[in-house]
Amino acid sequence: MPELPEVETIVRGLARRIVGDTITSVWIGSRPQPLRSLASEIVRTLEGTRIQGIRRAGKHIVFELAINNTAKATHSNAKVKLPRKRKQDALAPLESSANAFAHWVVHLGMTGRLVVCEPEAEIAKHTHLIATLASGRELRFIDPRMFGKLSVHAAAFDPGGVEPLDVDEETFVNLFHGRKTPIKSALLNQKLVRGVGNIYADESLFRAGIRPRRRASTITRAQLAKLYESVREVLREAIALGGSSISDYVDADGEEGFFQLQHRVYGREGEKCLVCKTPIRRVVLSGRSSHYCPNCQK
DNA sequence: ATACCGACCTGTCAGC
DNA sequence: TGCTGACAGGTCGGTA
Repeated sequence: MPELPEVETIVRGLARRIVGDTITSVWIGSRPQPLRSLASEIVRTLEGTRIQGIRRAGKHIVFELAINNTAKATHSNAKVKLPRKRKQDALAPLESSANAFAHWVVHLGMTGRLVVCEPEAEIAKHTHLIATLASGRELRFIDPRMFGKLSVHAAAFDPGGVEPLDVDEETFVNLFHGRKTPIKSALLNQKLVRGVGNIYADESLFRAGIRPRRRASTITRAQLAKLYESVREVLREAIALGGSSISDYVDADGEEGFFQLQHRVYGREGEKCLVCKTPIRRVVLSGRSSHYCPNCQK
């Protein structure tokens, strides 16, 4: 579901609402699919920490948690608990340092949502984690398809790839040098550029006038420079509009984004190109729908 | 290395 | 109304 602009919108919403709050207890559901760390480890890491910051790394949401001994919950309503001995052993290295931080990383997959709500709010189907906050509110992770991922890390989290909005043109252009893969596949490769997904790849390629199937190695430097600008322009515009809402995607405040109104090719198969009136074509490229104008894109 | 495919899951919607 | 199949914003692992 969410690509970079949606995740950025969600992160800003969350940061505004819960930075500075403390996680007092954590409940985790019985479905293990979204968990990339042990449930017990997630509970143990989150409980008692203060949310120092929330940032985005590609499509990942990273919670920076300050470990605060005095606020450590004396008990929790978590379903999963570790034996006392192991719990103490595992905590020792983190608590021994003066400024201990942990990182909670959330990837929303296709249908994941993070919502902040009052505890009496109805618990949605497919709720996999509930973090109770010292302010009295709850942070909940909901994900019907369970493609989302939750993990905790003691060290700084680095998903690889470059941030398209931070990288310079030279570095961006060089990422594609000599690659025979279709340019769209390269754009979707999170180890190269992080944060670009199916919608924004199609929209960026349209603005740059490049067909999704073009081999990256056959694209001129000038065209790649154009693509660099297109990717950044599309992402910035989408962030400014709060992301693309298709079906049920909403940000942390429950507000919809509006970038879907700006889509020029995505989801417009058969409709006229806004530039030249040629019908937009849809093809399947490595299993993903790809939309382009056969006249404007070469 | 790279490309293609199915798998992972549930929900929705169009068509019959 | 209800069934079936296609499709969905993301990744991962296997295979050729």
